[in-house]
Amino acid sequence: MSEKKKIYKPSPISGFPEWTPDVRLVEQQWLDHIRRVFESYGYCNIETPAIEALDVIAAKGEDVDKEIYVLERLQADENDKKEARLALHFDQTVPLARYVAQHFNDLIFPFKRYQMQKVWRGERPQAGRFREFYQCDIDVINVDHLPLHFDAEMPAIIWQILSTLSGMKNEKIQLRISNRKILMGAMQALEIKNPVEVMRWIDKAEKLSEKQIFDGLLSANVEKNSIRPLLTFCEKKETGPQAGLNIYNHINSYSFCNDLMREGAEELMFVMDQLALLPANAAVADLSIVRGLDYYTGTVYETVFLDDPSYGSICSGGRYDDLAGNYINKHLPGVGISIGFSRLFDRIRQKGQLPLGKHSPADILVVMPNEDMRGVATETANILRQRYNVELSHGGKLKKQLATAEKKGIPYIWFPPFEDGLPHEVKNLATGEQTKADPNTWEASLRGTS
RNA sequence: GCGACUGUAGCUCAGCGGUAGAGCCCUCGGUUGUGAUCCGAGUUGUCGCGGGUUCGAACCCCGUCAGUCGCCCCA
Repeated sequence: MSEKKKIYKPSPISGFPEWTPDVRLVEQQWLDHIRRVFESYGYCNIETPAIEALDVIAAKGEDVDKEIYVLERLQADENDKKEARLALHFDQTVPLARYVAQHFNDLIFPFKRYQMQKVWRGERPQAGRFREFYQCDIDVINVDHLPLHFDAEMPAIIWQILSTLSGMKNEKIQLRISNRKILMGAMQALEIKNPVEVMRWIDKAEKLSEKQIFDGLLSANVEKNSIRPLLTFCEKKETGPQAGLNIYNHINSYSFCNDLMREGAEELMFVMDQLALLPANAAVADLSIVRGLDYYTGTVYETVFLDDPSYGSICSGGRYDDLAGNYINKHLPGVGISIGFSRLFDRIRQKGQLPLGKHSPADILVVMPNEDMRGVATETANILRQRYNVELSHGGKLKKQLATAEKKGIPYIWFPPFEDGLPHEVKNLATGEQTKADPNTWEASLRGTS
């Protein structure tokens, strides 16, 4: 009877973030905000299962294999071996490809969809790097041909979201844009035979010293005479209203400029021209942007905090020529971008910039002086609930009830009449002001509190 | 998967060989129907886990697990 209970001390699992209610409240507001902007552009939502057949996920490439979580029952029986192996999805692009292939005949093209779900990656967690995190993806897929203006719509949507999220007001972010055709063309012109390895080094240009990059490219067997031209070529960055034309001219001025490079340059110019209305430095044409994943074939995007680019990209994506070629015999080009929601959110949280304070979605706490009044209080709460989020107090001393509202950040206390014939009263906790009010008609001045 | 560092109360940490501490948080109280301030009282720990050295270990040694930060890779 008095035997000591075994306690399993709770501890967080690294890389799997969870928040207290006040933080979660803001996280949900962020997700709602992103959803609203996506929908304001006419994109529809889909949700795919957390898992896919392992074969589907692993089709992406060897490099990601080691990060994939597979799913199995603790006690599998022999029949399980007949089932396909399952794995938690690693991103939302691969599930999208499968989804589009599977529902091809029921979708309306260009298919414009957004998707906000958790994804899982078996990485070593670090600041801004999780093993379970939200991604907010938005993509357009079309059959055979996808107009280029979608490549410009993606960063425009992203800019609108990032510049209006709560807590982001003082953050300087930058969308960096390039087009893979440019670098691919340049590597062709310079007769570089292992483009993937070379792109990796170019991608690291910001983190490493010039010498490190030089040596890296040398070890990647790039012709010594080609390294310097390649690096100076990639260093080019252009922002502002003339960015498109300037970057085009830069590329075109090179003696080794070929058709593929020119094609990429024209596309990049088009995208930059469409973004000319954004504030200075919001978007930059940056030839060092290549992205790690190998399925991108045209426009590529990356987004960083200008004061801390090494934190990593908080929003990346690009154009791919053929999304679902592995699953269906159709040519389906697409372009898409993904907000690394958790990385972005956690950064703002760590910097203490989230508008925290509320631990409850309630606008009003209806209190009661004693249990005899619970009936009246319940009735009052129900009336107010038609227009507000209302918590009915659990009772106890009035003093405690007020303190509860204070702690939970509920802005208003509602006092039902304590005796027949007396009026209702409502108290604004921030100002301390208490006034008579009618629950049917009272208007809260909630602006700015949520 | 590799390397460096760190594990003491819910949180931030002090203690570094001799009875386990502080601040914050939390709980209760400061009369009858009103929070934030103030005052008073109180609770909170296998000192990550296992072994070793020692009369004695939170402290020293070994191992292990977990976490943080770099690398790889990426949102």
